[in-house]
Amino acid sequence: MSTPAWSEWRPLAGWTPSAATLAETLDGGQSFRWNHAGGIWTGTWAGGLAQLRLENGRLHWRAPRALQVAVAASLPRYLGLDRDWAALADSMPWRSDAHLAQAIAAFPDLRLLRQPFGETLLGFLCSATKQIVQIKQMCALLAERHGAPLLETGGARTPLRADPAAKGLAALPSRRLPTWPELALIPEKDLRQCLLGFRAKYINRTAQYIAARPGWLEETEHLPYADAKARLLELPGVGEKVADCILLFGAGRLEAFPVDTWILKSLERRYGLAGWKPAQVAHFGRTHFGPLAGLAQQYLFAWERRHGGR
DNA sequence: AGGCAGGTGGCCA
DNA sequence: TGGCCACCTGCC
Repeated sequence: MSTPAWSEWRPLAGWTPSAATLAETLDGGQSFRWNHAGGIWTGTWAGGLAQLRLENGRLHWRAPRALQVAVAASLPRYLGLDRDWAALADSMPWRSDAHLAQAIAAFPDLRLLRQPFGETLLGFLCSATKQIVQIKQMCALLAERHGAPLLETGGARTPLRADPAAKGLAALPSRRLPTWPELALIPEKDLRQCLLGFRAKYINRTAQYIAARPGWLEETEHLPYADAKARLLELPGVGEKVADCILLFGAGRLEAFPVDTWILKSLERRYGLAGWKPAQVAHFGRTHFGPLAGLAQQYLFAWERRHGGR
């Protein structure tokens, strides 16, 4: 077992989350590629690998030396440091909405990640009727078995390889998530081996769909919200909820308002929407919370998760 | 030990 | 358009 040579810890300006807000942002269901151990968060996206930690209330980061330059360039955008979140949060209708105000107060400076589009699609294709822990396992297995190495391999410096029999969460990630061209070459039965169950078929067919349409994924990412969503809905395994998650967490579209069981419960309880169907709740959310409905959703989601069952 | 889990697609009236 | 149900299987 070898550990990458890490760069020095460096302060990360522009975001000073509480421990709870940091955890909720990295491991609250937006991304499935972050893990926490000993006060350090380790995460990976595209070809990047980084660690984050809070020290005296300040956020610090480091990366394997071989990836330091690339991570320094991509981390700010990934964490949304290029947006004014204080102004965005202030623009939400919290002044007239005590529930929203309470959720914002509980997770001050919560962020929406700006993840790679294709990886977000993959992660949420895995998410149907699964809990976060299990989705993380699926992603870890997909990466370790089918993804390209994050670091140079060879000789004694071969990166830590997850034990195929292990859970796949404890070890440091050594490989990135497979890309869609790579996924198109993986037989469905091999995908099923990654704990995907019936989701393997969705991923396989989506990969075939994308492979048959060069440029389709890249174009979709940059289309206006409504057009991008309509295109995502063409993919097998992508419905209303998953499409909105992809656009919210993987394309920065803050108007996307995914309605899942948590939001259903939250709005039912807090806004008296008992008996409302998902499509009705989605309409309520978009009209009530406005163009930042997705951000409001994330605060309410975090709040509901913390207080689930009450 | 068995039911449940960040949904979606297909089929029926 | 609306309601039901199968789909996989590891975890709490």
